[in-house]
Amino acid sequence: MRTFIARSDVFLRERGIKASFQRVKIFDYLQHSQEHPSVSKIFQDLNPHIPSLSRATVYNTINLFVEKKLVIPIQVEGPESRYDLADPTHTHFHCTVCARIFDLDADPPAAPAELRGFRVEKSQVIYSGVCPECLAKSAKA
Amino acid sequence: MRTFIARSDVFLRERGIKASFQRVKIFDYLQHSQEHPSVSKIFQDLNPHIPSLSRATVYNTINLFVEKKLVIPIQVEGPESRYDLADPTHTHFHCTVCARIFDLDADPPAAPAELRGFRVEKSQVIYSGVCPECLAKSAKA
DNA sequence: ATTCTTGCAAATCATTTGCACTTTA
DNA sequence: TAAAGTGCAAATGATTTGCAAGAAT
Repeated sequence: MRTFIARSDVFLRERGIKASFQRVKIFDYLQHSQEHPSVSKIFQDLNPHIPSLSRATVYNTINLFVEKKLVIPIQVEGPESRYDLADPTHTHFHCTVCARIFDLDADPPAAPAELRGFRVEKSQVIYSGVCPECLAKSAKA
Repeated sequence: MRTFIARSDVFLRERGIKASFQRVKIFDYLQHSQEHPSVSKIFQDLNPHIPSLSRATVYNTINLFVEKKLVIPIQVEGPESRYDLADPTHTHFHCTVCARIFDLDADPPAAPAELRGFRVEKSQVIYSGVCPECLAKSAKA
């Protein structure tokens, strides 16, 4: 369960990020999304509410959030990057049928002994396959 | 240590892949490369020896190899996909300074209990940070 | 001969950038 | 009001595609 941040504007300012209208909306969107959305998805969903919104702004904002470590890119197969609020305590499952990404509570693995001498900054674990719903659908067919 | 395949043409045919000159060269290149190369890198290195080679052929071939499960894409950050011969017994470390990808012997983690009900087809673990050589260089500076 | 592969060029798609305008602190 | 952010359109870069010519069985 994610801790919700009620005042995104304050949260952003505390991290040295100017809390523009667009940034707050994008941050709120990320907080409420279960989708681990791509930039296109974010744009598509917010554009109806913010008609002036530009794709470039979404890219700028996401890149800023990644740089400030509020957001992490999830490197799944497919043409677009997907994003999640930074939370190092979970790993992901990527359904290759419906393209959804699920959060798992499992802790990331400890760095193996072979990595002595390396500076390990982060780790990413992604399982992929087919989620239960897609399995059920394909069983019916 | 990877098991080398001396006769790539035979290996490919056994897997239902026509062993064209280009495909054999690309497969051999992957076998000898320690670089986990991108398509551009493969093209760049093979083009001097095969002047007629086309980028499209490299893309076609790599996509075919991925489809036939001879090769896996490694989802590291950055604009280009990187590739490795399929070998589920290792994980990777991505140096964010020199962009090299290192093979680790560590086994992939067992799927966590939360994934009961999912069909887990593969897992990918990528550590990232700075490799010892880049650390040494930055210490000097 | 038929089928598959190659290589070129054009097309597509994700992402970045330059710049005039607007907003935020 | 000064500094930073936005939005448009054009640019870039990776990847895919259509198609004519070439190679393999």
